[in-house]
Amino acid sequence: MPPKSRDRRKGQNGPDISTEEIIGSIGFVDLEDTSDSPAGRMRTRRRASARQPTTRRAPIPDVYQDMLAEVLPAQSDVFERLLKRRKTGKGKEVTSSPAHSTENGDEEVDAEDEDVQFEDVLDIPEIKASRNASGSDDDEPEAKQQQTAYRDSEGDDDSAEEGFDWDALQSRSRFQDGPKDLELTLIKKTLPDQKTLPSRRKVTTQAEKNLRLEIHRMHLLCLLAHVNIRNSWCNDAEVHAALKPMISKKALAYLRPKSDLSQFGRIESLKRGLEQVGNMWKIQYKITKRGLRRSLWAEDEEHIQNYELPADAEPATERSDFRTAAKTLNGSRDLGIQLFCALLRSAGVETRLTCSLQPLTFAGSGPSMPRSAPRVTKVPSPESSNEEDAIDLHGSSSPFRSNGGQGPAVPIPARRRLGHPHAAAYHLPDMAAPPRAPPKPKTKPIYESPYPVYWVEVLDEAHQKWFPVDPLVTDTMSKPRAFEPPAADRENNMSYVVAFEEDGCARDVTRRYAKTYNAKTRKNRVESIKGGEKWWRRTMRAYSRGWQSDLDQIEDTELSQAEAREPMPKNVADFKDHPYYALERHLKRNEILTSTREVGKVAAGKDTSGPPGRKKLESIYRRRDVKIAKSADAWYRLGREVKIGEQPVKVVPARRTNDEDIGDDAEEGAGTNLYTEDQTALYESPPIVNGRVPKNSFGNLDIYVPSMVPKGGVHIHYPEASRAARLLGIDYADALTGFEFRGRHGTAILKGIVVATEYYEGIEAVIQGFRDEEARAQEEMRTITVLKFWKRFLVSLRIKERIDTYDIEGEDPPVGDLPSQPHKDIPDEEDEVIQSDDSRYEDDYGGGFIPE
DNA sequence: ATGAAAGAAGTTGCTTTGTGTACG
DNA sequence: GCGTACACTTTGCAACTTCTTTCA
Repeated sequence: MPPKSRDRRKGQNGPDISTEEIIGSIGFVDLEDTSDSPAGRMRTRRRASARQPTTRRAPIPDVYQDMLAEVLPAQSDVFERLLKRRKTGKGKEVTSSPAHSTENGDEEVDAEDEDVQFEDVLDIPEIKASRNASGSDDDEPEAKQQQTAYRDSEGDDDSAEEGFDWDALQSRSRFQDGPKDLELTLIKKTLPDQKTLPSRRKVTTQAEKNLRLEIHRMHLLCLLAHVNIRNSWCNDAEVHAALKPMISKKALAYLRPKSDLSQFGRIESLKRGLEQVGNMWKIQYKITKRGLRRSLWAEDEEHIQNYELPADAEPATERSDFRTAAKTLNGSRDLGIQLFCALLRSAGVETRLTCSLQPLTFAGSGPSMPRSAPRVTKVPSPESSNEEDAIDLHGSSSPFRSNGGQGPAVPIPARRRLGHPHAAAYHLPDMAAPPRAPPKPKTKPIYESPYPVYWVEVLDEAHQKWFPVDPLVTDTMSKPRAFEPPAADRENNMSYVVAFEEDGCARDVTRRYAKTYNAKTRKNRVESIKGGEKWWRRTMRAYSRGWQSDLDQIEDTELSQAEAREPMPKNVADFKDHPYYALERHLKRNEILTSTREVGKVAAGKDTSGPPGRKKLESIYRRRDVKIAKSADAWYRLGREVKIGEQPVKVVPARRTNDEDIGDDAEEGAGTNLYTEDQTALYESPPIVNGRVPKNSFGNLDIYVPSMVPKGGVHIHYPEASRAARLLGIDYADALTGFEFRGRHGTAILKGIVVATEYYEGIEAVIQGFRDEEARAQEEMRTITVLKFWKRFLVSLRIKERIDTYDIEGEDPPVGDLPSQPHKDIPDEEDEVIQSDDSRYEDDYGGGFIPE
């Protein structure tokens, strides 16, 4: 297993530092320069880079030199590139010498003295530590482990003192449970640098990606179940009874337009009714709690360990709470919409509870929760935050205090730059905040996204269409475009919008609301992953009504049209993985355009040839014209053969298979020819004639796919088949089904044999014979084993019997406490005693039953 | 503010038919 | 000397992806 990037430092330190290289370097430094002074280290490093060029050329001056040389390039390399990267860092000039920076690495932490330049170097022990802790070096070569061990004994202490690295601490805390006593001190110091920290490149391993995908799916299922439950509550009779009286008679009349009205009249009436009810609801319902919001990944353990729901989060409710809320009319805006849905349903309006699910993303990119700040003060106690005495969100200690209260339309919490409002549950140490006027009670601006998570869809029966209604957040009706938050909204992200109908059926209506479904939204959905479409279809099937109603069909058409109306992306990036469009620049090595008919142009970058400032235009093609091309060899491995006379559709530079000499390579020049599937036909291997199986030069037969079995032949998969064929003297070929790549070489995987069809039964019979024989042998073995046990048992009984007859002075001889004959019921303890020493009676023919 | 380009670093995929030694 | 079992082998390159920085 190659060293996993998880444990490497990333981003700012960028260069390709393998742990072994680093540890090796340090090991070397320590070995040679025992003074261990920073200056000494530097000298060593310079020497290292100076020597670097010679390392490759010198054949073998002596072994030791060679070993050194191997270590040194990496070291100098690390250092050189480090400096290069640093230069581009945020305002941190590389001014001080490395030697200087190591000097101030001691326990006294001073933010001013902190030399970021050396962060990476100082990270080194951390890398090692985390690797050790995570056990990822299990399969490291021994030499490397030795170096690690050396480092452990020599330099761990001073490495800890060498400097302080927030990142390193993070990684340490993640991977090992060692002491973290320095953390609190450090955090204070590094707080001003918080902004630079999240920019560190984070890398997810494949396993982590898979895990994220799994969690994404699981989260989706949970959210669907959640909405499903809420939707069923919206049908609650008790809730209906509580809410229905709130609708005025007039509004009720509007909501139920008479069927003799014109199509237009009916929809107008419905809308007017909704408007009235919506206005009423807006006034009556109080938003006192926080609703659902976008889920973000926690970057560090701290978050998970210290996580607490914000004080104003809506507690998990039950149906009884829902009924109560229908009377008290306050709670989160989500609950408000759910009750609004119930209200409309109570009035007989066909209403869907619609939710924009906010699952954890599976994509590697995207915002995540910020690193947690230390918790110094306690969060406001929950009892202070009941509905009447709502938490003080304006107080100086409030995490929700906005920038002086005069921020933009969207109030940004003061600590916004520190990240997600989840972090708002954590209180920064109060850094000499000026005393403020006593907080005004009863004002509770909960910062939430200006876009809703829940809204309703109402059926326009006249047009057989669903339209969105949201009285609480956007205060809109029939404006589907008003619901999608911008990509920068950390609180709300639209990726799946699901609408639940009264009967519990749900439909995915994302395309009605997402403006760039294909270009952007889809990339956040499970459908963009292989097999994801099927998964989502299956998931939603659980909420389908089993058949397509007319209304469903109309809606499907509408959604497809909405998707089709989606304009072409305006930027190059959105064309990547677009389901309908493709750019030539994004074609993979083995992809080709079967038609060069362009469907548009996109401006991309500058046109260097034309006048300055003009954009270059790039052709857009249809995705369906993009085909996969493969080499003749690759097709052969799929059981296909390039048809005679076909010309390659593309030629790609050939890969160098092994270290051929350069000259040979240069004259070669030619690339690999690629063909599309249309240019190939099913491969037919030479038929079997007179029982003779054709073989390749290795004496076997390629059976990558079943269709490659030659005519007149059969592939027998049993592993004993070749032995059977040999026994029968039948001509056969081992079936090569693939390769296994272990180590340097691929090893052929042979599975079964290919023989002429007429021998199939014969081979089967012989194999059956083998199996019978095998079974018989096993049975015999078993019999022998059992008899052995019997023998041992009987011998033991005899011994016991004899011992029991011994007269012991002062004791009455035991009378008749032993069966004189072996008994069928074997006492357990006897058995144990005997088995405790297997070999003792092995060759004792003292009596009993001896097999054969 | 946004997106393109460039560059860097990390990941993925292709590779495609063993070898040496001990022991019976 | 031969056959068999078993331990050891655990690439390296290029394409591709992702992220950062810079610039317009």
